Amino acid sequence: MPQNRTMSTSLPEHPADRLSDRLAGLPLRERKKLKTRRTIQDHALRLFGAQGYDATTVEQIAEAAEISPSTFFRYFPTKEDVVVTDEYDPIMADVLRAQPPELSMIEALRATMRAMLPQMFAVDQEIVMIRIRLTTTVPALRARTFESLREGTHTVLKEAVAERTGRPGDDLEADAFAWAIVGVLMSAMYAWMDGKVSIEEMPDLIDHNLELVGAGFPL
Amino acid sequence: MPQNRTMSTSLPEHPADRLSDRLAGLPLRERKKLKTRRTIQDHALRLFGAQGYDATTVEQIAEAAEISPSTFFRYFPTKEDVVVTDEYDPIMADVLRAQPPELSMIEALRATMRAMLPQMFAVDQEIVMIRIRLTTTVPALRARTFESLREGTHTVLKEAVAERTGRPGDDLEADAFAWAIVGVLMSAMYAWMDGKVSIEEMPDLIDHNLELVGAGFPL
DNA sequence: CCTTCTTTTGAGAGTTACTTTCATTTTCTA
DNA sequence: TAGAAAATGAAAGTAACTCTCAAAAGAAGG
Repeated sequence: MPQNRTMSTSLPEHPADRLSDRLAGLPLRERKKLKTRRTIQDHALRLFGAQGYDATTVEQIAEAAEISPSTFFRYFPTKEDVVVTDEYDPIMADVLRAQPPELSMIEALRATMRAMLPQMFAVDQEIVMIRIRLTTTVPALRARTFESLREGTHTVLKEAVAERTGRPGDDLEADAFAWAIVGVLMSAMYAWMDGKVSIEEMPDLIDHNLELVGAGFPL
Repeated sequence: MPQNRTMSTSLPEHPADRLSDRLAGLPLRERKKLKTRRTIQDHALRLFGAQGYDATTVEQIAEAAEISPSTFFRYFPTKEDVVVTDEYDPIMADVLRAQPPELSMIEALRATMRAMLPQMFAVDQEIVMIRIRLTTTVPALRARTFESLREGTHTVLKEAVAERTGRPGDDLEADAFAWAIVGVLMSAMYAWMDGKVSIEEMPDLIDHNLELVGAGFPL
């Protein structure tokens, strides 16, 4: 049962601040909610990493985070959401939009990825790695990840692409293109999971495959 | 709740023969098992179509198919599998391998799709349409569909592509390419679900997008 | 036809992810 | 500091699975 494989980790017992932290200046209530959310997520990922996903019950997570199971489901509609929810899509959109307009679509995307990925892997490394491992390993999460790529990454990409190429937001070609990009990302994630590349090589692999897309896959 | 939207249908109460039927010459026991499997699937899809996916319980399906719930789970590991399981991937692989070797990869794929899709929509039409509607509409099934595309379509495509281009089975470029193709299929399915194309236009849309892939997405 | 072995099935009990409802506590506002 | 609004917890309920074991049905041999 690969989904219960135990993973060595050293997540802090208490939640540290994360990359895209914007706690400043929020109403107290909101700040507290964000904190609770983080606490739940951190404890959950730690437990998943230590005991496996299936072997960890929501009750255990709730206990560790010192909340009730009811509250857990108020913050995360499903157990899966704790793993697949991240905050990177809007950042990617921003970075993509900030690329100089003279770049071709593919070039802009390559520049975006080159700017983001090393950052990502550096800052929240522990969490990112647990997440990738879980989402490529546990069947339920694999499925769920796709759906989150569709709702998040694909949607955001499609919009940015349409915008940049002066097309309507529901343009079918932009849509297909965005899917191809998502495909490249998937391919890289699974290449890593299958041990074909190391984490450090992932940005290069992604860059290479984006180039391939732009070249029409001359196989 | 879109997942519970009722759909008009006229599936026969009792299972008819399907496209890829290979019941002939099998041991009696095997034949009976296949029949039971079909019966379950047909009753399930009919009920899903009539009452909605979430509103239909496994117990109801079991009752309609005149088996016990235990038996249901023996044939389909999850309720989702009843919907996402199909037999088209190996057929696609065969058709693709049968394409003349002088065609480029993309051309071979386009020819394959042009040969298969109209067939598919014609023969099992009712079932195919219920299936597409469910898999693009019900969140749980959306996620599950991706996973089945990964296990099935993507894997089969990747192998056929590697084979045709004389690469190893685990070639990373073939892998990325196969993902791009899957992306095109996804794009078409959702375009239909969003009402942007009719069922009849889908083959053309897919063909067009495959052409785009081959051209490197000149957006 | 009867016996024996194997496979398939059903019944029942148990786990867990989620849902819903309602009373209680906590935070915000006046 | 009182009262409104929002967040929480407790508890009961549903349904998708899992496991175990005994009964029934098909296969094979005499």
